[in-house]
Amino acid sequence: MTKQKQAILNIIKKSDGHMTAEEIYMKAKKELPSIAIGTVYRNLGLMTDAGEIRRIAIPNSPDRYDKSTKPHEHLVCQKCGTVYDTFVTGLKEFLQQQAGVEITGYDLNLKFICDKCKPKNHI
Amino acid sequence: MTKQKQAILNIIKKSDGHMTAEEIYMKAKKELPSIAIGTVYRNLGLMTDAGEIRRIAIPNSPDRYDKSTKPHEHLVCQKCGTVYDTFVTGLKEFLQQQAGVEITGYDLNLKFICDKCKPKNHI
DNA sequence: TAAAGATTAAGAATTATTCTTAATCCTGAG
DNA sequence: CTCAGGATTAAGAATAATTCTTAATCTTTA
Repeated sequence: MTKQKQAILNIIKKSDGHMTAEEIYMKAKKELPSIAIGTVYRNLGLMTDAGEIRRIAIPNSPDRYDKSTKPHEHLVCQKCGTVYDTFVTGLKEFLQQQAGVEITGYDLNLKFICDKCKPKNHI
Repeated sequence: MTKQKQAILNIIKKSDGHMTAEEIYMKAKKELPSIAIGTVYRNLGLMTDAGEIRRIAIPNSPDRYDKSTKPHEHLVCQKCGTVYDTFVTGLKEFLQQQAGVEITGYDLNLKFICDKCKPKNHI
């Protein structure tokens, strides 16, 4: 556990949970000005492989890093791109029943429009 | 419909369905040697936005381009990375019931080990 | 039939990620 | 102790993935 890795992990754990590598880098720089973006990517990869954090791939968007590795799903706002957590119970079983092969896991992104982006009714 | 776009679309439609931009570029070059990789990406983006094809994001893997835009799910082999189509019926309804917000769509990647990669029992 | 505007491809530029190498950190023999 | 040898790591270089810019091509219509 180097100070670079510690800083990166702290930033993720204190975050809302779905930062990009670039955002993490910017924050880490305040603490360790000499840290390199490559170090951030390398540690994110290592931590992902080790199961300490989770990587989320979203079309048209850089990968996000999730502070929680508990199984859960994501809501992705189609307007602003913000990622929210959500929990769909019984999904693993539902999917396993229909898949016809043994499922070792899954990634699910639900598309929606978040409240901030929903057009408001002006009186 | 330029000859570049035509070539790209033909390659995708004739493919197994989940090529990377790089793979598409390599094939397109045989037909149009002067085509640029940027042109491939630009047209893939346009076609995706137009709903002619579908973009698939997978962690640790470049985006894939799916020849089918019909709603369906993907099986991703955790060993070789190959992407297969699958159909989970009733999933939209299942998800909508539990999500608590209006779902406009979703991307689901099921993780598994494909037959080619499954360890065989040698006698 | 050719000028004006729209569209597009090529290649340049940028962004995202991985690789290389020199530096740091252990470990244990002397 | 202490320093050589090996393991690990960070920084920065390199590469891969994607987007942007600009000059060229295509349309339209006057």
